[in-house]
Amino acid sequence: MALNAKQPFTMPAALQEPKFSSLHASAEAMRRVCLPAPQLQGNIFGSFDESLLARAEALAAVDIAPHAKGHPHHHHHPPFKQDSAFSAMSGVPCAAAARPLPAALPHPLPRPALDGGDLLEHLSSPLAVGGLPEQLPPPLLPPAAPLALPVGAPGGPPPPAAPEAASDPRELEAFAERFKQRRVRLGVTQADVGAALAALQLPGVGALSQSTICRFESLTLSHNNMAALRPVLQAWLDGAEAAHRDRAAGPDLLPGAERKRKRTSIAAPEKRSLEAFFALQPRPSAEKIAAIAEKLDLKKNVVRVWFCNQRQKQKRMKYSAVH
DNA sequence: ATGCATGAGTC
DNA sequence: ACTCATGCATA
Repeated sequence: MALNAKQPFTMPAALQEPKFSSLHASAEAMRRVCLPAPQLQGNIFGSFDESLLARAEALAAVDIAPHAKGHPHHHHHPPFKQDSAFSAMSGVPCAAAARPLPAALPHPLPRPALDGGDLLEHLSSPLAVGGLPEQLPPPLLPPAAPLALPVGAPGGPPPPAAPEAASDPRELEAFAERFKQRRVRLGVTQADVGAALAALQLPGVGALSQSTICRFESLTLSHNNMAALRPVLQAWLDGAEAAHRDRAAGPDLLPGAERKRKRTSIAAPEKRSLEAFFALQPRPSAEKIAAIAEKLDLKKNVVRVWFCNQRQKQKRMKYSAVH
């Protein structure tokens, strides 16, 4: 039990500026306010639920018609090493919407980037009235943009001077790339970085997983998450490069081996259906989730979590159009 | 690199 | 019961 004293990573004091914390709070509040109307659907067409399910299933069905014989088997994967040398692999298939700057003002929501684009194209029936839940008008940036962007200094990548620049998506992207590059140069893996973070003993900062480091480098984290992690990773990088110059250090790394959690895998056909449902209704009620779960023969909780993760995916950083 | 999951904080 | 930050397990 003393193997890893993992703390839930509370942001360091320096990062807990009201700016961020209040954003978290208000972001949700605002989202709620902006939401059209939770369940104003099921009344017009009576048994809307079934229509929805049927519709989504139909959509999912046409998708597979061509050749797939209901064989949820996948295979053919390129060999993959977790080593830093292989981190160059960059897929990121899912488009996502970037969050507008949190610092300036509580922006409304990101435009959901459609994952199942094709599916939506078929949706012009009146049944789609429930759609566009998170849709909202692009309010753009605040009229007053006193942002002095000193970052354009000729000579090279300027370190973040103003806090405004710290949360600039472009800055974050640039940093992420530099970070990865330098990390690789140091011959350190993503997992190593995560573990090394604990050794820095920054207040409130424990170790991070390979997953998180990977996601940081590939910008597949929320904007806020990226902004919060940046200073921490910067700190590690500084230390690591310093230690590299006068190589004298050699601490860290204590692996622990304990297995348990099992990861349920949702088969391709079911996944297609879920995606179809999601396109129609990203936020199904508990009842609908139950119905979907039954139709697909999945555990209700699995379906619920799937929808949560799907929504979270949409909110990840990664380029969108606001640049 | 990414899919499914957990847990804290909210509402 | 949701969002958000994270992580284990696995393709």
